[in-house]
Amino acid sequence: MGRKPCCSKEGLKKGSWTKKEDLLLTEYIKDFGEGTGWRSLPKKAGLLRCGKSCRLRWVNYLKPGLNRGTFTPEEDDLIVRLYTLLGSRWSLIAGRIPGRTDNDIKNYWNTSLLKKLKVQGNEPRKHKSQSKKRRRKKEKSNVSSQINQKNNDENKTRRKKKEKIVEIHNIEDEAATKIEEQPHTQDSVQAVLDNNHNFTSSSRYKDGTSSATSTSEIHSSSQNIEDQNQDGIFEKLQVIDELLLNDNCLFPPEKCVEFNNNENHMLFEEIYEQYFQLVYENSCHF
DNA sequence: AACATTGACAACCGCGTATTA
DNA sequence: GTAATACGCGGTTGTCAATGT
Repeated sequence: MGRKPCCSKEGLKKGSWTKKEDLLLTEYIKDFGEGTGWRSLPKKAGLLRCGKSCRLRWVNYLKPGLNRGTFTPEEDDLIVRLYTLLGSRWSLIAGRIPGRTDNDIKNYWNTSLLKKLKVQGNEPRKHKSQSKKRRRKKEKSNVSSQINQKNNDENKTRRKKKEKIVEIHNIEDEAATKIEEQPHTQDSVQAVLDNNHNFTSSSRYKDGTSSATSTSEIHSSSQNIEDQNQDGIFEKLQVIDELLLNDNCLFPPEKCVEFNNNENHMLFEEIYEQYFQLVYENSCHF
């Protein structure tokens, strides 16, 4: 028995959404919220669509607060920097640009920005393609037991990695103590936290939702805030880049040895991503 | 005017992951 | 521990308007 499709394909509409469908979806979510389960939503809302399709339409098009205007130079710059840092983690990138969706940014990157950068000779370094990575790992099989066997194996691996993360945090604490003796580096670390605070607190609502205001609009509200935020974003990224992508980073030499083989280097990359996410998440609570 | 090409964006697909039973 | 299920993400494809020939 294979895995069931996310929803039955029979009798479901595909292709562009009509105004009527948009209205049905919007009204339903307005009344009952997003958290009622996408799978059951279409039926309840009276839509002949797959739940996935509804989610996509809502998230990328109908959700209030989306900025559908043209990308500003500030946004361009931020996208490039985040891409350089994170690769094609579009959702992560989108999470840092108020009002923009991952699909938006992905499309913009693939159709405009990349070409623009190539012309300028500023093409960012390429990251490993996730799909290729996936494909390498992939073993074509429809047998759910095999899929889950793999999933469970991976869950075990993840648990081990989480334990490793705890270990890394301990190393970080240790390293932080060491850099207290190095004023410049310490300032840089503080800048990461401070600037992260500046940026996110000005671009997000208290409930954690994205602000409807575009980056340029936010910046035009106050020159001081603009300078602070703009500098903050770029400095933060630069600092994190230096601290974590650099081979010698924060970790003491004896610990760096642990990251010398490929497996551990991959692990380090993952930890780094989670670290970045953690910094971001924590910054929203200020 | 007719057709071809290009660009922008919406939407789909398949997979990985988290959660639940 | 295992299997089933739902969600979210990234890559890819489809569609349509604008532009060029």
